[in-house]
Amino acid sequence: MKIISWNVNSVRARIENIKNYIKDSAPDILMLQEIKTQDENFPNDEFKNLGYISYVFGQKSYNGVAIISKHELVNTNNNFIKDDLNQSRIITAELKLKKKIIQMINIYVPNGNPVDTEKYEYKKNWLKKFISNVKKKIQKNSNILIAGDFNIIPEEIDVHDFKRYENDALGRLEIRKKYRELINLGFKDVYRLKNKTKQEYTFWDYFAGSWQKNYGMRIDHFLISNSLVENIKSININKKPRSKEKPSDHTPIELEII
DNA sequence: ATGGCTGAGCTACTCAGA
Repeated sequence: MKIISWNVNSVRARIENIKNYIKDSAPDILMLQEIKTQDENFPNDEFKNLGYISYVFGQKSYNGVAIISKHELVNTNNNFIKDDLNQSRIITAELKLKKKIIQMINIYVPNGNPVDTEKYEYKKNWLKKFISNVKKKIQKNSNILIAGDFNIIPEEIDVHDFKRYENDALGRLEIRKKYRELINLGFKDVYRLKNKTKQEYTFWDYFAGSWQKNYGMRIDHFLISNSLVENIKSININKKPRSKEKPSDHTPIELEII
């Protein structure tokens, strides 16, 4: 079972890239972020033609998340947290894997810059509520998979130049502590679990040849509850889509579970 | 290098991203 997470930076601007990616990689489930469109303009038919069902929580212009699946998912929901600004940032669904029911949570965490503004407060409050609700959820179902664009650089190794980000909303200790707090509820950062010292990124700025110079950061993550660690087969950051024409600034992260 | 691209909405320019 191949599950991928990808911030596509507009599903409509990126539809050809996404279709090519699906044909190459044949995922079972895609968790998309920043689809930047409302539900009625989501390209359902494009995915349907490739054999996928779309579950969408859209928003005009900004944000928006979706889960695209080869197989029908149950209990899809857009209300995992109450968002202070009513932004579309979480979609959840349940997945059956053998005898386990896995709660899948697809998130697009607020960016939070600039710091010392209401945007940063929004990110902090958002994360606080998210952690609180995950804590409640894990008591009911211990099998949880959280994927998405966390907008958090977990450790110094996860960015090309940490100095530039240590007071940024993505790299601040206060925010990285929230990530640890979440993990301490009983999760593993799957990429870091399988790659103890490897330095790879999931995002590269569009500016000034960041991609060519590999000035990137690892901010897209798969967290898996400890009860599911035995089901991990592989984790991979697929850099190919970032090298294509008209790319998203993020590249997909791919998890295989058995 | 705190914005030098990119996308949406709209149709000139702002807002947002990280």
